[in-house]
Amino acid sequence: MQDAPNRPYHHGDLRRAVIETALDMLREEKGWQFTLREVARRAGVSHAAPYKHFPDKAALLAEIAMIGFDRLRESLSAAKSEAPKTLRDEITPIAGAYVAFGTDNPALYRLMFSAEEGKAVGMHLNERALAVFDVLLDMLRRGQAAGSIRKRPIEGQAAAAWGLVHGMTMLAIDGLLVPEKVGSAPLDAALSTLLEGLASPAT
Amino acid sequence: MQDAPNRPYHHGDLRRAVIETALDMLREEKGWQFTLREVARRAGVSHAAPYKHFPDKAALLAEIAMIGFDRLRESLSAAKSEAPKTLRDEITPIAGAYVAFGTDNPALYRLMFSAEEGKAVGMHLNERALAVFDVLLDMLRRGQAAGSIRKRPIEGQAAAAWGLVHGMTMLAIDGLLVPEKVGSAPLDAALSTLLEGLASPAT
DNA sequence: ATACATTGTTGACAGTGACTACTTAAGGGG
DNA sequence: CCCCTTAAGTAGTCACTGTCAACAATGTAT
Repeated sequence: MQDAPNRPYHHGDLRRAVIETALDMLREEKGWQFTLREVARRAGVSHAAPYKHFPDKAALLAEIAMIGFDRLRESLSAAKSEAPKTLRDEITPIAGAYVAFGTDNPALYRLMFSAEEGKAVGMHLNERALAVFDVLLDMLRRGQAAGSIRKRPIEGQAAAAWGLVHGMTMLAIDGLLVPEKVGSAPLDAALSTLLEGLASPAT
Repeated sequence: MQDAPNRPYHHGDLRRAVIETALDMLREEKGWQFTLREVARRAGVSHAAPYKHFPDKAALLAEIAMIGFDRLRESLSAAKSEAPKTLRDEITPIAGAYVAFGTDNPALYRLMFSAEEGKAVGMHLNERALAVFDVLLDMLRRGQAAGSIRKRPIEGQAAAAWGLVHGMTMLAIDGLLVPEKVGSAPLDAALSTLLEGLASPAT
């Protein structure tokens, strides 16, 4: 991210550089106290330069959160297996990818779900979040079409799945899934329970 | 919370007053940007007075989070029905109380799960959180003893239940459970799925 | 009563987000 | 070639925050 030695007066692509720097910072510190001035400092520009590209701090955070949701969605899509034999084979990798994304990027994941939902920008953010939800929804819809999932309204079952992986991710980030309380592989165990709940009784 | 007109120099019970005021503020604003100075202001005391009772802001927040966990545990205990006929009758009110606590006190609930887990005080905090978990654990243990819950390691199933209600609570707080995406009663639907997963196959 | 410990107050400091006025670089038309 | 417009960055200000040190008021033990 360091520029050429004689950096021109105009950065050229400061907007992207600011976002990149912010993402780096999010990746490093898990506690994400994120000062706009330090972003500017690390990007090598003055503390007011980002204001030429973002109206305020919240706008930058919202942008980053959106990028986070996009990446999460990509992770999930990439984790889809092509020819799943069982429902478990289909769901496990996606759920694993979801939780892994959260535990690998704890500060980013926290940020994604801590933006104010009242603001207008929150609408766009929610769009991205619901796009992630759509991946789950599609998966379950296919499973239901194939007969491996209960014939119940799919939205409710998807909500259960999302709630479960979201909750497990948050608990993992907070270090609350301690083995002596919750078993050695809580995610696997929780997934087993979820799978039983989703699977159609005939199976 | 207003004192007698000629308030004495020494407040008398400032520690409790500060906590009470902070809880009030948490209840009001959902965005919880929580300034120590405003707590002092609203408690009618100078801006540095709280430092005689708390080493720093984080300590106050940790204390409040612990109180939050205690109250959550009490809510769950109070929601236990005495003679549940079915597993559903046992689980539904507790899960409902859990989510209701979160949506009724969004700022407090967020705070409870956003404390740094690395600190020493985090240990005590986790203790309280795991005490909440114990309520769920006990409930499922009773269900398993009665035969209505699958004979699987109980910790994993409790993790699933906790993850699910925690996740649903967070999503609800963030306004992500929009009806057109997720159905009209996502919690009920998710609980149904969870119940199928917990229930022993014989039933 | 006098010394001490506790509790609260005042004032200061560095750091922050937000904003404004100023300066510099780059490009285009005549 | 020069001037002018405009985007990009800079410096400096303002109100506010968390924290700390010095000081004042109160209660308590000797």
